[in-house]
Amino acid sequence: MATDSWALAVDEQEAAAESLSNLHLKEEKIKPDANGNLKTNVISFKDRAAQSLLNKLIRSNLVDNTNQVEVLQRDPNSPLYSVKSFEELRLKPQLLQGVYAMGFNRPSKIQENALPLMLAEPPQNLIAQSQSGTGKTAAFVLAMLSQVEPTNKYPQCLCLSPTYELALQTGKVIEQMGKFYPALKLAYAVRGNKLERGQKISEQIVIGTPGTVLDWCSKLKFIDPKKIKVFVLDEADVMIATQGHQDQSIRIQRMLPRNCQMLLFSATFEDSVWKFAQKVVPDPNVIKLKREEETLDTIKQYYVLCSSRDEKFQALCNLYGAITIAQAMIFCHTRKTASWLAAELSKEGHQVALLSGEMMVEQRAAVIERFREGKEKVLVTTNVCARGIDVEQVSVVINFDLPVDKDGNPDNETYLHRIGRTGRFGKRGLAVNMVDSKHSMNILNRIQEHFNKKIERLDTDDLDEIEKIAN
DNA sequence: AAAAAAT
Repeated sequence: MATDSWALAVDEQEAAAESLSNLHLKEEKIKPDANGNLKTNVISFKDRAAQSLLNKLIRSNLVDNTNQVEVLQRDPNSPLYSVKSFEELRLKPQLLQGVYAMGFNRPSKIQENALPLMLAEPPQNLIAQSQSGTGKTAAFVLAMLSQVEPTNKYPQCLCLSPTYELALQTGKVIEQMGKFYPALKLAYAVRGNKLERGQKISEQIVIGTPGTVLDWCSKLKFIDPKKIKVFVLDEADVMIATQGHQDQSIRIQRMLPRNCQMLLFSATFEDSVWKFAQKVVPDPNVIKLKREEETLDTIKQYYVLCSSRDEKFQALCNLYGAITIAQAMIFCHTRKTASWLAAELSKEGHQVALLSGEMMVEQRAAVIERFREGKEKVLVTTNVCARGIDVEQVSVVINFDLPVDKDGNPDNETYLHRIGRTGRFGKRGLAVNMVDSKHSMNILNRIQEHFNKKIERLDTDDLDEIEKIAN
């Protein structure tokens, strides 16, 4: 019996290897490795049939899909190529120096494939999807820095972020990587950064949030959008989702010249957003890095069953000791709940920090800085911090309220983004969901079904169990 | 509901 199925598998493998190598655009053929697995890093598909064949093979475990990168090229006839080192990219020396100064030795999986496309002549448009912590930011920062001409004193690269905190974080990467360009300057187009009227800005790179950038480009004319060469949308799915910053992002995009390079990056793309992205970006190249399952594998997910908000609060207090071993983020649905929770926790003598959009930007910058430095162990926040915020010591994410969209349906994307704040760089992480009603239990079940990953019950009165999860 | 915003 066992022999039979093995024989069948070999048969299938041979057939699969043959069909795949026929469809493969690269010269190198896919061959089974010593264990008989078909391994491949880069695959371009001629058509749908090829893609569905590969998906079938992955499902039947005939192809190893760890770190698999899928690339759909705008011009399928041009050779598809990836780089294994930064030297191969022929970057300007100052830029290469910046890359190494940041401690990057070799390109990450997404960078191997995205960089050659982004740096090609003429510039190529790109829609890229890859998990957080895989080097997206560095990838598009590199693309911007390699196109910028520091001697020209006007904005040439424009990057949009969905939140103030993320703009600051990405700005830091730009500053670090570009520090060997003596004349290079970066401007932050964010709320509260007020400039004199009639002024034109001389910074070559602008990073900002949609509203302010739009004002700077249109009404206030601080930026001449016609001179932008590279346009980056970070967390692109929020930026172009109807419920997100779609209006402003699209209005900005329309002001850019036709030959402006467009780069869209996100960890998740819901179907409708994905379709929209391909409509908005002319002739896009598409890169997807499939690692969703791997991320969820390194994060243990639990839920705590309560019957009211106060019970959730009590359960949280029981957990407090365990979560402060490293750093933790606690997510609430509204700003009001967040500030209430932060105040209640303080009353109980637990030190926590609060961050939400209703606070002043200066205060927000100070809080995120303290959290980054580890001076604050626990951050109570809203969806403002659900995406992209990168603090390595975060090992616990608590959903005090489960993520739901405006219709009250489970928001799977946000769930994945939130718990993705932990378990970064392959580290282990812990996610605890607070359930306080039949309704929220139903939402949790639907999230569980969506990701097909068991979320286990946790009893916060059982100290042994808390001890267990904390270690 | 949150975020963005020189409204």
